[in-house]
Amino acid sequence: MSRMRRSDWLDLGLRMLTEGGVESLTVDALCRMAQRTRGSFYHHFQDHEGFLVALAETWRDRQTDAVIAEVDAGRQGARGDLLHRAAGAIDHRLDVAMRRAAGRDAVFAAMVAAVDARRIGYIAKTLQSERALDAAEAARLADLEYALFVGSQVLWPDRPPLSVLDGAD
Amino acid sequence: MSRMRRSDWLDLGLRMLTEGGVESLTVDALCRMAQRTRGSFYHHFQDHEGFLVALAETWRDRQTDAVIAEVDAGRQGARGDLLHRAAGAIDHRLDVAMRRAAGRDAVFAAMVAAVDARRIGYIAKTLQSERALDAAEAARLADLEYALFVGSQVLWPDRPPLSVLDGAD
DNA sequence: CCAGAAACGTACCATGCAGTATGGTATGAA
DNA sequence: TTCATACCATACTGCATGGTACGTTTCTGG
Repeated sequence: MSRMRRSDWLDLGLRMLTEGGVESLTVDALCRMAQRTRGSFYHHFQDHEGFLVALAETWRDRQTDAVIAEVDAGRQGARGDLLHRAAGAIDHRLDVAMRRAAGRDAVFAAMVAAVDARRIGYIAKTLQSERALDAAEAARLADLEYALFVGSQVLWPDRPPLSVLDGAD
Repeated sequence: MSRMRRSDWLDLGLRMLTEGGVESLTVDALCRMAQRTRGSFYHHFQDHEGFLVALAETWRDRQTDAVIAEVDAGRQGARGDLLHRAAGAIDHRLDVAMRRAAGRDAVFAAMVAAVDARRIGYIAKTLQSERALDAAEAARLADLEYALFVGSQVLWPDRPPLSVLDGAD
């Protein structure tokens, strides 16, 4: 790579996070992988924590906000299927790595909590609008479905997650 | 505490693991909490890794082996309920912390994988024997139930885990 | 009471980490 | 071409951590 930009560092960070966990994201290791030195890293990010924050935001943008925007763009009535398909296309290993990082860093914890709330809320909203469910039922079913999703990610990150909503079940 | 024994160090370790995660288990921090010095720690454990291994074994003994033994001691036909009750009595925060540690250390990863397999296998066996299910159906349902259990632990460690088996659902 | 073992304290070392200071090089706009 | 800016290299500092060596205290059985 000729010259690194901020986004290049973040792409690299997400890849390394997925494979080696948050503790593999040392400045040294990142620089080794990028074939750059510390001067470059600290040019793009104020400090190590700032890098992690940017990483968490990138994750939220790609694996939650973008997914929801995409499903919302689909036509009414098909969003349940769309959401199911989109959820299967998520990088589960990255989700799991972020969740693990949340146990270590308060910034990550806040981000994961926000993402979980957003996802559960969106599932509930979709259920309520596409099936004949009141808010409380939709919320309960969304909790169930999302807990199953998270458990599947953690236990079998390489398989499509289990579901209680899908017709196949 | 007058004098520390190996088991005292392990109890302390599990408590600290639950609250602060595996990265809080530095030798220094452990000694600070125990109000002992490094000489004591290294008297009881060969090295830091050895301590972690012993910790993982203790976790397996208490939160899996003991539970299964207890349920097995119950009378046939009531084991489904017993298991459900026992699963609710588990320390979920500790489970989550162990699972998080698994992403960092190969020894923990192997232990968690073994525990997951053991638990799922036992759930499946119980389902097969207490309900009219063939092996494949029991296995599928056990996967579903355990994924839901794990997801609930991760998302809401302070609440009783969700279940698709319980009558209340 | 005494010897040996178990438990513990103290002082050290090596390593890996985040972070900084400072100077150098490439790139694009005027 | 020139100059400001973005990008990058090198060489350091300070700190936390795991680990070791060796001596000291406390407990326990004979």
